Amino acid sequence: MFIYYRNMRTKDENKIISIHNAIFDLGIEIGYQNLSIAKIAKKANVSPATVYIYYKDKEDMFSTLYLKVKDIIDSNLFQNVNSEQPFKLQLETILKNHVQAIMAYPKESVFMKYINSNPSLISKEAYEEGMKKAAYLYQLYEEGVEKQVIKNVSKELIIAITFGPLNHLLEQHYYAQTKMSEEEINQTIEMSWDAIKA
Amino acid sequence: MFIYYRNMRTKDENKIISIHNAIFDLGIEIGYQNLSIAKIAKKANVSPATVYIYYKDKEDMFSTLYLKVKDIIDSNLFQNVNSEQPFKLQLETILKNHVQAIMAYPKESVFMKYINSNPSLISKEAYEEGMKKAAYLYQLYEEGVEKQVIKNVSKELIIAITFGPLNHLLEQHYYAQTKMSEEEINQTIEMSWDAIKA
Amino acid sequence: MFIYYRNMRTKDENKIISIHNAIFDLGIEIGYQNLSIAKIAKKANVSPATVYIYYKDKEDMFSTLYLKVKDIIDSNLFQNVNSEQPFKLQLETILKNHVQAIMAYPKESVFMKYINSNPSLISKEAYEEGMKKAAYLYQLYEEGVEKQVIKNVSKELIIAITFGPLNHLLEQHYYAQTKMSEEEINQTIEMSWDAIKA
Amino acid sequence: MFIYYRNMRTKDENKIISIHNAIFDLGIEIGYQNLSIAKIAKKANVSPATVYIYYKDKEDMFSTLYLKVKDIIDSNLFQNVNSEQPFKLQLETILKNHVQAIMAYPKESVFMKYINSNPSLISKEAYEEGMKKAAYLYQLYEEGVEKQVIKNVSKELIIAITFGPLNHLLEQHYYAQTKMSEEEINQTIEMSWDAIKA
DNA sequence: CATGAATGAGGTTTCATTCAT
DNA sequence: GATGAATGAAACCTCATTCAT
Repeated sequence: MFIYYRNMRTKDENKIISIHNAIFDLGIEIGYQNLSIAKIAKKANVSPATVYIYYKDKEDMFSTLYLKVKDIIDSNLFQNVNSEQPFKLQLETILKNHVQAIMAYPKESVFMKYINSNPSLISKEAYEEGMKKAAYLYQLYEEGVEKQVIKNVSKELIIAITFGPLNHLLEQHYYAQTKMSEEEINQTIEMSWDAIKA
Repeated sequence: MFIYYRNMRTKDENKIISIHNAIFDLGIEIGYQNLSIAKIAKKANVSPATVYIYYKDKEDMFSTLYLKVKDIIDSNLFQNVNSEQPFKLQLETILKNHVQAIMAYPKESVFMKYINSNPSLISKEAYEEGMKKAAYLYQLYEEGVEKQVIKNVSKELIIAITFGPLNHLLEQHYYAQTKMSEEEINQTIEMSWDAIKA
Repeated sequence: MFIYYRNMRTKDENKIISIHNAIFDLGIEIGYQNLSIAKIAKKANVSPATVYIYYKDKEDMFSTLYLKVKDIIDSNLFQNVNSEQPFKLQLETILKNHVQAIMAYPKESVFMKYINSNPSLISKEAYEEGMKKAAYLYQLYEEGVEKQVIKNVSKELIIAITFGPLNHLLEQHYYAQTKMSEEEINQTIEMSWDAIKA
Repeated sequence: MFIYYRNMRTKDENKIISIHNAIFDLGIEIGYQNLSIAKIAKKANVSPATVYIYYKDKEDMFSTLYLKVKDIIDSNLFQNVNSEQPFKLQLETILKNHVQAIMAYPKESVFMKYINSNPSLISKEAYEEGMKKAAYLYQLYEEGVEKQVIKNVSKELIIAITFGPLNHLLEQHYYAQTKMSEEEINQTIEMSWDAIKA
């Protein structure tokens, strides 16, 4: 009566994790366009109906997973970064943290990229929530502009030119099943820096 | 018997154009994820069966249209560019031609971008064929590297850092229904140049 | 080229009639609550998808069929009725025409009654359109009230007290598989008349 | 161990009442066609599984509730009625009691009417049990016929012509959220009486 | 007693594609 | 070439019910 031999939470988590992994793996195997609840459920060894216990619908499923993935990938984005450091060092650290995370969670990254390219698959709320993760980045860039360390251009442009090329290369390496070298990373970051520095 | 002396090709072309426009418009209206042959046919005022006269299947339809769009958008990419000009001028002209084309064919660009993000929607052959359009670019970059005008990094990286940020901004402007200013364009190109110049 | 050995219209009508009959028969066999598109299609020997060629959705299917049934059953409602006749004769004729129709189309009547009891199954428009069929009835009642031939009560009440009991009995006879006798009909009509006459 | 000394029956009753109210309210809110155990349970703040503690299945749930509702609504049907009174007075009192009950229990009445229109939702036994509530009515009508106070027609017809119009109007008033006036009630009863009196 | 989790079966609807004309 | 009709397969989702705790 007082002892739960198996507790319900555990069961939940297992099923949820199964579903998440099924999405990551199937998405890569057959293409995210071709995912369906039935296929995901089958891969996860649960009934399609079970999916609807955890998620209201497909959009909710993708939204929730998207935020979870963003959390994972962005969780260490600002590790070893503090506002006392010079701008360039901060940026470098952030970008390297990002590369680290993408390489540590390749499947999750592919999923994230797919959603980023097809944002209509998740709810507006989730999308906006996801944007918030980078709040400090915006602040950092603003300061950089103010202090005339970097060029006075829109934050979007700066993000595009700092994260864009790195992500592009990371993706290519993922599909080629090769590993991005330290040198390549440094080179790319250096280029981004050259692009934005005042 | 009723014989149409009017050129049959004409009729064909009209139907094809209807179908293409239906795809562009519907893709934007209801999202490319939600396109179906039936919806496209309805919007184009043709029968679903008619679509299969022109295309073997959905993949063939997207593939063909993708190549057509790439042709349109890339057709003037090298206008006013010749190999005698200094590298930077050539690059500038190419990027400006690109911006011009994207702004001249916004709907086509959205479609192209959607396919680029979801390449499994078209055939491998079509995808690779599409890549060839930029052959001269590769050559130009190689020369630039050789002559030590630009940094010695992979072509992919250079493409990512030159076209990437521009495309990103162009897309944002499209959805915001605003127009990218001459200044913004120049600024972005300048940044790309700063990034890659030796 | 000019001769259609089998024309499409025919095919259509056959399928539609199959579907309608499937609804009438299945509704009685397994209960209208338990109808599903799949079951209806199976009974009609068509694919579920075929149903959606003829009807937008389930509601549209029921709405269309409801109006068709109302048309059939009400088509002769005013046969042999003309405004010169005394009120009571007109009413009598109308009610007898109604009884005739219900007995001639028992399955259709059961369907109509089911929809009347569950109007949320059809569209508002169809429901209102169905109400119009009885327009002359309202006019007749109004005249009857004006000329003080019948009591000055609401039209709804008069309809309820004239058609209600007849319908009730007709239904009972249908389920008992008995036939309402001439005498019973006359008796019931006489009672309704006693109820409403001034 | 934790023993609840508080009467278990109490807890039960609360849950049952919650379930019943959930049915009444949801039936009106979303339509009785669209009720499901899950929705009812949610509205009642109980688990779907709990419903199956109290009822064998959905049919049993509806059957039980139907009989309960019939009990409530018919409980005072014969209040102030005794067999010594003249027939018309008895009938009048019964009908007024009925109107009273319907107006006092509008939600329950809607449920009852829904089941009456769709009797296949409850068990045969429950339906027949429900019919018995009006036993005295049958007896009264029989006596009325015998004593030649009312016309010699079937009991069903008499019930249809006495209760039918009243119920029809009561329903209309319920959906129009208006209140049936004393006068309207009397008028309607008078009409019924005119219909059946010998 | 009470429950949240779980599910097979089945609901409505749309899909890409083919058929018959 | 062109079409509306037709369909098996599959999409998303909900159902009534049972299981494990």
